[in-house]
Amino acid sequence: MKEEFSEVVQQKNFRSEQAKAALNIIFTANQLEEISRNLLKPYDISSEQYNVLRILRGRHPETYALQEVRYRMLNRWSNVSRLVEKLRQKGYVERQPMEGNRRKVEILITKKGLDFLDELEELPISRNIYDKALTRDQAEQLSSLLDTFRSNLEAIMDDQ
Amino acid sequence: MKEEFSEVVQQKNFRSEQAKAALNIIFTANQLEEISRNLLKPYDISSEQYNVLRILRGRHPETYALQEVRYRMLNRWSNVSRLVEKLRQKGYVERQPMEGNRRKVEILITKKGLDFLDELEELPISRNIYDKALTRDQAEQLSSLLDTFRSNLEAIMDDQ
DNA sequence: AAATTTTAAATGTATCAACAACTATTGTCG
DNA sequence: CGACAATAGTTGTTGATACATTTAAAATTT
Repeated sequence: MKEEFSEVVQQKNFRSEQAKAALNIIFTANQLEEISRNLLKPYDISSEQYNVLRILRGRHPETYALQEVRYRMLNRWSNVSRLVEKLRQKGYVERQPMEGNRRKVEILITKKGLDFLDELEELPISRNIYDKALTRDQAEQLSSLLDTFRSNLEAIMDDQ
Repeated sequence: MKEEFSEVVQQKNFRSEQAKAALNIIFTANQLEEISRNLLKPYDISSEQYNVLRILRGRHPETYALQEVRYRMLNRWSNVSRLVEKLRQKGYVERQPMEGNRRKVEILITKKGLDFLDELEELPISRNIYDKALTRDQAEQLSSLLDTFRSNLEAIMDDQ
């Protein structure tokens, strides 16, 4: 059964274009996550784990404290300790107690983790899939609208 | 700790504007879901359950087969049977075997369910929160970009 | 009409998300 | 310094998600 947003929500009579856009964002995000889950499935890694690896690569060869990883995750509620432990078991990251502050733990991506990311990005499908779906201009516009939406929402929530 | 996308992903050096937009969608969707989770928390209902209720209201006073509810849900993998059962236990929906096809089950929102939705929508916060965050034009533009993105992505995935 | 296939829903399960609660360490303030 | 608060991380719990499997009924094929 094909699923298109316009069909899915056709009956809804949205209270406003804004409410419709909000649902559309969630709907689209679900589809994106489904796609990336399917791409990653053969590699035995969840999309959140994949995201954490990319965060750590962004810092390599330096480390992040666990807290800093959490701060950069897409979903700030998922449990960083356990996610990182999964990655450690696979050999993709290392943990080391931080010198000078025994509360903190530093996380570092390993060579194996870096190679793994490279391998994934060599897949032709992951290279082009998004780039063909929007022009560069459209993508910029989209990002900018999302940024506006979030920043205004945040201001509104803070007021309450 | 404040979370802004530009900060969160500053280190990432995206391969393209399109890949960045995709992550931005997921990031924004997570924030939207967090907001609605928080709004709904005092009412002891998850946002997926809330969504299913609104789907059923869109059909009231007619019914949907369970399958049709599933088709309209934002997340097609969540388990409709169990979600609907939760709503039934709260008295918000009724289930009735379908006449003429004993495989199907028809789902109907109750008076209590409708009243509950009304109550939620009376909250000042849920009335305006999205509408103030974007202009109507921006919301339309955003929806249209998301629709384009999804529909192109779908075409690309089908090709593979 | 019997056998087979398809469809609708329910159920089982492993993993993950969304918290709350706890432990251990460090910071701060009288 | 000692008490208390704040911070970093871990652990526990409950419920939801992402499937796979099963059950039952209907549709289709032979």
